[in-house]
Amino acid sequence: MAHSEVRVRFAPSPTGPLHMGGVRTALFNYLFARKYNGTFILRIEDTDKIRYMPGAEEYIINSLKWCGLEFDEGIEQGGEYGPYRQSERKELYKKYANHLVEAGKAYFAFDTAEELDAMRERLKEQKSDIQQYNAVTRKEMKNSLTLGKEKTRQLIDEGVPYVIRFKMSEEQYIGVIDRIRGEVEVNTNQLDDKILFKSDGLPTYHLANVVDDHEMKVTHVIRGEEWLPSLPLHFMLYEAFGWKDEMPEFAHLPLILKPSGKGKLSKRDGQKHGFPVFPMEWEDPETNETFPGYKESGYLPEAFINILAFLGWNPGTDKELYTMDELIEEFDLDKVGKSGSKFDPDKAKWYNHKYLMAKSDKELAEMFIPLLEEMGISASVDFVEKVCSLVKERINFIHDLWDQSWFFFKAPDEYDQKMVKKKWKEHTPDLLNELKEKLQKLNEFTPENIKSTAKQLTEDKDLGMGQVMFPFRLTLVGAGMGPDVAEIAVMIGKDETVRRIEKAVEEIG
RNA sequence: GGUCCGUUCGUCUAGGGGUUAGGACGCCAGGUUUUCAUCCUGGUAACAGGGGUUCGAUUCCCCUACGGACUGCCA
Repeated sequence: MAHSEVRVRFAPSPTGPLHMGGVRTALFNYLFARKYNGTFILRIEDTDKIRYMPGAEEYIINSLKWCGLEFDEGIEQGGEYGPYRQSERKELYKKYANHLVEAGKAYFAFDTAEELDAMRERLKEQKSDIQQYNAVTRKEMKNSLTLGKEKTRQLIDEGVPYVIRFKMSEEQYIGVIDRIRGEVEVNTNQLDDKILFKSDGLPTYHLANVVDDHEMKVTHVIRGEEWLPSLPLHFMLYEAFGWKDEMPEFAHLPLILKPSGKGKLSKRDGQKHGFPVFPMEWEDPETNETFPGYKESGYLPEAFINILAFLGWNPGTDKELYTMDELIEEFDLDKVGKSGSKFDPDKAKWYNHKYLMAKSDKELAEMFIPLLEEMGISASVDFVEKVCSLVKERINFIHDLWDQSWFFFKAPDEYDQKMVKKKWKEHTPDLLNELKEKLQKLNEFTPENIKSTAKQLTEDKDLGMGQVMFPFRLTLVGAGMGPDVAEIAVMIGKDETVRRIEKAVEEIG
């Protein structure tokens, strides 16, 4: 990059929580910026006053922080090209919009919502393919082109609300380049006279976006595929402003689709398929509805990032586990796929499992202890670490730690009836009592000693190991699950082991 | 409806004019484990359809089908 330093931006709209698709867009921008030693910018596109949601901006920032995506410039870190909130740049857009009007590339329009509806309705009845405000229809509408300069001036002075629309050219074929899809050609007749500047004094996305990307010297626009249809418009805007030569490169990312059925991933798919769609838990301030997040669901941020990275991108190798640094190293816009990908919750689970396995017992314990404390259980760090080492390979999420190890902290309240039926024979109580007595006599309560005790007992009686080990497990765990029984016994201690045998013998009989 | 984008195992995908079309998740089977899980081994399973171009097409082109996005004074 000899002449231009890479500058990319993530530009969310604070109209609600950011979902995983948005996080992925941010991630790809981040990866691209880091890979080329560029600048990663956060710009808040808060030009929609109606849909603005308090708390959304903060949520977006916190979520990205949890993911480890740090910005170089933006509302928090500042920078040379601020302010980074579009609502604070109002005057700039107004200036540029007027500039376009003066140059004859845009015009004022006074049509009301009703008039607009009527026009669309009329076109629909005429079975017109195009039901838009465009080169043809603008001639019949209420705007500065039909009204003339004086009348327009008068209406504006009277305070009649107006918008500024882009004067789209007619019958012009334009080719726009998308880094991922190649060249896309469109005829401008298909395009409409988009509103650039709203009657509330704020710009629409199209204007604000082009102006800011230019002002902020953005070199690459990496955004979701939903923007592809408006790329020609943006292209025309760059041209109208005379910025065509400095126009950024565009890359439109394929969408993330629902796991089943059709359509792109949405807010409620999580509940339906049992996985979060948001990075962090989100409580809707209007409905008080709570949506689960990856963080609270026990996902590790590095796993979440890995999952996201592989949705629509692939390094072309067999390797699937990548750290952030490795992703930065390998990331390439040219390896981003063209088609949308359905999200697979099972694979996400697998990723998290892999990352959990890679954690040390100490790290796992650090995550587990707060959960235990919440339940009012206190245990030494050493003990929890040991527990983690024993059960780690059977967990997919942090909270699975509890499901897989609760019996280290308390005796079972009930016994799995299936297991009882299958393994609890008539002679079992006697056998367990005998085992109990032998265990009590053990000087060193170690797994080896416990095992050899059980072995001896079964050999004496000419029974299989299972005859004593299954019921023994049942007394300690209450079910046919968990790590090595002898290990469990040692962890809970001789006294507790004895107590649990007694309790089970009494309760099962 | 219109415009645009897309289409390789169920899913994420690699590949690419001549391949036994590769990997991963899931699923199934076997092994390890005195249990469950992990783990190991093996298996199942795909180039949407039709036309071209070509000696040869899953790969290139066209059409169709299907899917998606957009079509707002939302972003």
